[in-house]
Amino acid sequence: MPKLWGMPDRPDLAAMAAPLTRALMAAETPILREHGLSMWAYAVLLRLDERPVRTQAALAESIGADKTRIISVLDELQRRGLIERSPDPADRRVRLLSITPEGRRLRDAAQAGIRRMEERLLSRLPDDDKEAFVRVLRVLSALPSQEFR
Amino acid sequence: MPKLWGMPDRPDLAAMAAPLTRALMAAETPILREHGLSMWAYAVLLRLDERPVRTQAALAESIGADKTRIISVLDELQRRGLIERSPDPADRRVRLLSITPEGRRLRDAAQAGIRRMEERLLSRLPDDDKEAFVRVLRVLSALPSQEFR
DNA sequence: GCAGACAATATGCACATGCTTATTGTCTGT
DNA sequence: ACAGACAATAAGCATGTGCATATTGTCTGC
Repeated sequence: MPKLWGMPDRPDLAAMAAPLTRALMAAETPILREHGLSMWAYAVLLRLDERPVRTQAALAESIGADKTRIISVLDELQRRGLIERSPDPADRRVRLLSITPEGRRLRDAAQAGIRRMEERLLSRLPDDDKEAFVRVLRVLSALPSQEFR
Repeated sequence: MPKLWGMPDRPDLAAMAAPLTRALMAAETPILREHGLSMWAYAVLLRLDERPVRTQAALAESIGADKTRIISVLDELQRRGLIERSPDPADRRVRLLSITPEGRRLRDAAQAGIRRMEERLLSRLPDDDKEAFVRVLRVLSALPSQEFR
């Protein structure tokens, strides 16, 4: 009696998404290393490239990092002139965070390398599937976690 | 000069896949806990449900686990009668691993709960997108990691 | 029969992560 | 001016993971 009684014939989503994520991150890591970036540092540059952020806690939150552990990443990025971290004149407790032109250049270079890898990967798919996949991935990855229940 | 020069207008795949994976695993965890299963224990049951496995190292490998750390998971599953671990009569170094009927029942119950959560999630998508997404996810997650370069 | 290979197991190190607590400087409401 | 809140920072703890090593029992080729 092989699974005729309602078991959907596919692996669990997490059982597929997890190895894919692992493989993607493993493929990104060496590309980022060529640019001297850790995964977290890259995540920070990506986030700041969208728009400046007003507090480090907000930045950490928005990239899913720990606000205490991200400090050394910011120290390093600032030291290399890739981000700016200036005290808010209106509230000297908070640090205004923004990417520098140099940081933007590095981010672009790293992302271009990653895109080449990704497009090579996606090129094996039919165009329709590729587009649907990216579209759905965008939607699902942006859902707040309360929606997963 | 805002990104008119070829930068694809979407987040990196890993930047979408990682939060999705996290959210899916976070949603699975409480469901598995109701059945007294850890993520690794569930992965073992899933894998053994396909077909028996001849060595523990092969099992660990095939679910992406560490062969030394999986031992206690197998101990526990065996203790609960969910898997069988018998010495291979032909080579007493190796343990033949298989799921028991009891293990299959538990696996089915857990997976049914997970499927309900997943279908609730996917039900917000157009049918075409949903199918394409699952199809692509299957293909990409099954690719050997050498293909990611 | 013995050396070398191999499976399962135990153990330890290094490292990253999530979480908590404490300190310091700064702001805000009263 | 002062108490309480808050941001950044440092430091600690428990956990989990990848990686390496060592031991024991067993097999295989010579």
